[in-house]
Amino acid sequence: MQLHVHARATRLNPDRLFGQVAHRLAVAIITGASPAGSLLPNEDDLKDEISVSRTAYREAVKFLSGKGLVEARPKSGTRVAPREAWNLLDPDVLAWHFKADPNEKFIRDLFELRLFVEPSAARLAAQRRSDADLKRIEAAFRGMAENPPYAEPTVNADLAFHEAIFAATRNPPLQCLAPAVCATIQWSLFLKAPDDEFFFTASLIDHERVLDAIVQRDGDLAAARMSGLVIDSLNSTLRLLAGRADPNASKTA
Amino acid sequence: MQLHVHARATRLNPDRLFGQVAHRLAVAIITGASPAGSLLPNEDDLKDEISVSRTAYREAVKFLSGKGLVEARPKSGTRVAPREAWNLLDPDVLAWHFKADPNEKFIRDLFELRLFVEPSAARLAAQRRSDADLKRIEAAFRGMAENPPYAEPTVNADLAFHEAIFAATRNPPLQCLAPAVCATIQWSLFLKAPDDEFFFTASLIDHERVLDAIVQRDGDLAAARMSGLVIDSLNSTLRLLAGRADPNASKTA
DNA sequence: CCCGTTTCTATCGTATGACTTTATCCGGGA
DNA sequence: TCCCGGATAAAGTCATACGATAGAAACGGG
Repeated sequence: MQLHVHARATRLNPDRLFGQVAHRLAVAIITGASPAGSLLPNEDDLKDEISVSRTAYREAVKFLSGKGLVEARPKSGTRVAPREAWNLLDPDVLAWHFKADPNEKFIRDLFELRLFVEPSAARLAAQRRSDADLKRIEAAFRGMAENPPYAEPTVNADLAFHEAIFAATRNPPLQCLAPAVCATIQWSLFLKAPDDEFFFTASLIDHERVLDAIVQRDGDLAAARMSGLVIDSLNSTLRLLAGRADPNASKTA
Repeated sequence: MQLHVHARATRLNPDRLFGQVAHRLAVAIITGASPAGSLLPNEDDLKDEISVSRTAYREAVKFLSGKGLVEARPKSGTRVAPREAWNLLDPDVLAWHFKADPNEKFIRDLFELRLFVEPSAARLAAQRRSDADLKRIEAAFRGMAENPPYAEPTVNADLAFHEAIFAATRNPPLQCLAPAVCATIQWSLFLKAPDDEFFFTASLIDHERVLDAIVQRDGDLAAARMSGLVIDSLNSTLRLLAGRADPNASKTA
């Protein structure tokens, strides 16, 4: 596990002590080690559990409470919030999910979201892109094509490609979904065997077709092709997930 | 301005001191009173500005930094982050936008997002809803129909209607967009003249048609009708915005 | 005169202890 | 049985001190 996720859009400073505490608590919460409703260690007792001051601990809790992960109340204590309260689209929360086991349902849900959002984003990008936007998207595509499959620069270029498309929509709220999309892509790339060259080539072609539609400023075409890209990626990811979960069942999905 | 937004999904406790500080800072940031890149008051100096302890102030900053609004660094100070770093889909951040002036571009962008997401959500809801989900959606619709137009219970029922549809999708990440949708609806309802009965009736019919499609479990129909609902709402809202911004220009839009 | 290095220092980060406020729990009284 | 009120445990707030970081200025060698 432990994919090296670069700091893209993450707000938590891992160098600082409170940041380490927040990270540690968050991972425990998201993996389910600290189930919803469970009590976090008392602010006074924690001296014995982890040796940090109340100050650092409290700041970590404040950070997490802003994302809906925990809820603190006098006398009751600080409790893990129910999952419905979590802000699952928050970049940090998504990053923390990488530390947990790959949850197939969660990945499916994220792909579903991608499928709803990314084609529309591609349409807007095709309609509204500036020349600078296009340069950025093209540069990202070149980064994908000119680096070895599944190497880190290639992955980063893939993420940059999708992020640049969101940026070209000129719709800030919509752009806030870019981290969710990138997290999904990272998951799927992480799952793939590094020697799966067939998929990589197919994916590259998918990307090139999207880029081409954006160059032509053809919104409908861009949307359709982005749909195809996401579906292809979903299918290959599901195949890998099925293989992982149950190596015998190669027929399913 | 100052619409009374109820606490739906908001993580910040306004009873606590740090919460008030966070709220105050956030509003200053979002309205632009504290522009991006500007320095927040020094943690030592603030004793004179607002009379709170460093502790409370720092916890407020931690809360805001988790949402990308500010960024603190030793020696440099704590700065307002650029808008691209803000998590605009965070329920708190959205709520704070209500304190700022109505920004037409922002509302347009949110409607655009609605238009991409809500029809798909309605489709899923129609396909996956349980009987309990349906009951909840129906109850919300009744709440809209049986209360006076634009009264608070009616508005809440409207929000509940859309939220229940998201809940029925069984897709937690997707559900995290419900607050953004609800915020948009609140804005548009807030803008409407309370005597605009024509629009209210039309909107009610739109909602009923969506509900009907979900009852029938017809996904495509639900998506199409939700599309219609959002577009109707967008058009009437844009008309109102145009009227507000420039009362002479009634032809535009 | 330029540029790298060192030192200085402003600011955030962390630690600690005391006190305040809140809300739950529980027991006593109507 | 119900309501009220005190005891109490936990988070919330405050003040103070010290540590750590990184920007900036001073310094010195080339």
